[in-house]
Amino acid sequence: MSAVASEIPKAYDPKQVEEKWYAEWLEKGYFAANPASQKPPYSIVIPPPNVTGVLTMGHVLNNTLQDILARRKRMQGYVVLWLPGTDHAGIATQAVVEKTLKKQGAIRHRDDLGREKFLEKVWEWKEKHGGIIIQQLKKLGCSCDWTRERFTMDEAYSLCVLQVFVDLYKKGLIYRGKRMVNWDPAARTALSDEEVIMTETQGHLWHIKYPFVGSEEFVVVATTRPETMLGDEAVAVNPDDPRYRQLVGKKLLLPLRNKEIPVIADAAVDPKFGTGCVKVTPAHDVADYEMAVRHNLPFTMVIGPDGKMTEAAGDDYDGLDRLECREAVVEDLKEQGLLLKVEDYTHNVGHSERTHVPIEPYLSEQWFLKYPQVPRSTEAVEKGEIAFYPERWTKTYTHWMHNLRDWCISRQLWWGHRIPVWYRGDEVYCGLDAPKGTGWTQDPDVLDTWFSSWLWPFATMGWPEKTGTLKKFYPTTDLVTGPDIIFFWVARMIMAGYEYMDEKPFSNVYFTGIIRDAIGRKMSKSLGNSPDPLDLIAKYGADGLRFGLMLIAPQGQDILFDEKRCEVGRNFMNKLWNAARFIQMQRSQHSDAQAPKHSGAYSAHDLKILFEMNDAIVKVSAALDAYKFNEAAKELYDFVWGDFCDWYIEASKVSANIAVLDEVFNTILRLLHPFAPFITEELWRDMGGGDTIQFADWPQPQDQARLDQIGATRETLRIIDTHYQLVSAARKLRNDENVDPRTKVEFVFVPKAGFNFVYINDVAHLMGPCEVRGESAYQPERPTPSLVTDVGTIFMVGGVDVEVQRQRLTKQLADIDKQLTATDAKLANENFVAKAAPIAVQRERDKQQQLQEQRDKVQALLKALG
RNA sequence: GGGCGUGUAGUUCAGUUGGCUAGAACGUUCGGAUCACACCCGAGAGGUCACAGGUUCGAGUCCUGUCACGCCCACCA
Repeated sequence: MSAVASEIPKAYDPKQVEEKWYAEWLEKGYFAANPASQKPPYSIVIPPPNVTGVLTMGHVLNNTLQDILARRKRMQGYVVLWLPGTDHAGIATQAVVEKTLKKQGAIRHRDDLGREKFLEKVWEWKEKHGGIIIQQLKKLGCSCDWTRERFTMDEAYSLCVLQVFVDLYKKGLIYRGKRMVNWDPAARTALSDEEVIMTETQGHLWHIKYPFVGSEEFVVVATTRPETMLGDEAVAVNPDDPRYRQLVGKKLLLPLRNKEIPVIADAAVDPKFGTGCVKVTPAHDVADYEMAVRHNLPFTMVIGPDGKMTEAAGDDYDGLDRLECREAVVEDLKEQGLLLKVEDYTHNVGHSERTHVPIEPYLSEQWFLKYPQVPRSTEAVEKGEIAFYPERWTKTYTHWMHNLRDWCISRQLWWGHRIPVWYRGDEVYCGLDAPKGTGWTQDPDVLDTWFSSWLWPFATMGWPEKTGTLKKFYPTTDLVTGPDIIFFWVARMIMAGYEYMDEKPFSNVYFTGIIRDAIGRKMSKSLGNSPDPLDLIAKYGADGLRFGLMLIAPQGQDILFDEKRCEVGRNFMNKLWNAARFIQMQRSQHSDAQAPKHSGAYSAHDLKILFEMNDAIVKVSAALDAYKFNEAAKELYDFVWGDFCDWYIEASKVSANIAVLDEVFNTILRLLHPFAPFITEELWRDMGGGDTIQFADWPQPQDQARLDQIGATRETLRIIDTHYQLVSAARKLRNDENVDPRTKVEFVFVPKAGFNFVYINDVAHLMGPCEVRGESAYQPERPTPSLVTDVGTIFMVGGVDVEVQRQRLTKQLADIDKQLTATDAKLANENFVAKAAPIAVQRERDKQQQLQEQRDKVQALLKALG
């Protein structure tokens, strides 16, 4: 072993290089984007992870994609801004801190501390534990401009949020109103429609008797929520329902409450469902609420904001949890003989996205936003001014945009941007600062977290000043995010962008797939099926993890993740590492190597690899331009492992062309750098690439003149490929005949007419220890192991196992016959010959001829076996 | 109820405007410590392209229908 090779470890060890290079990149400020740069801008804003978050596989996917885009653009000569940051995540963060404090025994409920003290604790927690994910992103190699890290509750950012609120209020788009909202009784706050997840739930349909006042008669109502009957104010029937029409206006005695309620007629009732009679609970059901408004019914609130029954539910039920109350009500109805039947019933129940408890429709005073810029935002995507990848998500987007409902933006939380509105008696003031004078109290609510994140693309860049960063980098170029937040975030950013920048926030949106486990389940903490990416980085290296993931990340398809994928990535990095070791060894043996200048100086292998390299550059570039990351990764993998290592390096072992090895390897490093930043940086420096690889030029396809000059024409390559075919055939013969790999054998090639194995000596050593010669007129004296290929026949002279030979040839004959039958049939079909494209017909004819020739040869060999 | 997506080797996936013997990786079988790499090298086996029709000289690919799985949207109690 040479001196140089022994200095480089045999296996790639990511730990030795990752930390070192990341520290240097930061120190040199390579990721910092200079708005004064003359280079064209490329920008991307990170989807800000929750400040409480830790890195998940979803983040790894998402941020690797962004890093690939950013790093490639730097190499292509853009000034790149990848703007990072975190989101204050109202409900999630408040819940985490409250839980922590409870666990420490510090409090039983946040009320114990009060608003100010509690918020102090949240900030404390944020400073101490928040933003772990930022450190983790660095481990992954993300090239964010950390000097511009933002947080949605930064002072400047908060000011943007309030300014936008005040502005929309003044425009009349934000208003306050008492409405039915989605209430989360666990978090005790209102939610937007988007934060409610409909889940199929096994429930029951209870049929309950409602007797008429002073009569034995009764009607039957069916309900899925018997506990709400305590707040019933009517029973409704369809006005056209002949069964009940005459009952309208009569009085019923509400069971358990002994309260008189009327029978009303409303067209919203579907006579075909249940019994055709609907109990009306104005304060606890959206449809009932609307009916109550139409019929002027009172709103009796029997369930409180904590999900417990109120005094209005009656002494028997006051204070019970809504689900306990359901059981109690059912029990009591049964006792009184009012429960007629119970059916199993599957229906959709809304659950809180955060706390997972069933949502309670709840009547309360809330703030709403009428969305701005709706037509313009819809059109931008429909007309492709903002392009979605994959394109099909535009349908989802436009469907939502065409069915917008006002956004409930107030939350009954403490952690968040407090609504900038003050009250004094009947007076209402909205402004950035508290109004002058005494007696004003500020609205206690905060804003929905998304009401701050929808401003992310410009509020992070110094808005409202349209200078510097904002001027250079807005609108951003690409956005990479999950389709699960297309409404929450993407759509709203588009509207905010047009409203406040008069310009789209981004040009392209790439929607990633969702990472699932090996059997297709969504990864989640509770299932415990989500590997910790940091463990994976420790085991396989950041580059290995990134590359392994990229290989299996098809555009817009969910990804079934298996740790095995990381092995593939790690192995590939190791392969690359060892290719470098090989080149180093060669260099130490040929220190005076010069790049050949004339065509004659290039071997067949050189021409082949240069041609394939050109192909790889074209394909990788095209794939990345189309956001087809997995295609790019696959192309690189095949080129490096297959073309470069398996063939070119093997060929170089006999005669190495250092200049070509260097050229190809240098190109590989540059193509691979966006995917695997660490190892490529390490090898780039090792191999004498100079300063950091990050700003090295993205490889360009060779111009045709150069390829022609050195002789890398299609025809040359075809000839070289025939030689590679022969190598494979020779290897197969050795394998079939069980020849020991160290035993020297003799091969004779009999080329088909028109072929000439000019490079035979260049490929001989790839066939194992052997003597080779080409001989057109060769006739074996006795049965000799042989194989008929497209380009000629190959004989392995020496001992032979007649049976093995017979089996091989018989199988080959069967294969040929199968194809020949198909081809013959096609050509015998008059329609095919008459109607198919002439080139297709010609192809079949050529194939037929070739197969027939091969068949004759195989048959002759079989006959010779006797 | 409406919309979208997916069914190809044991597994995960490629498969361009219809046209060479439907490819790859992992796994598997056989052989191998050869001086870049055993995280490796060489050679093989393995497929009724979910199903049924249709268009076409020709369908994994286009059309219609069916089945299965997944996701999104929708206030029938």
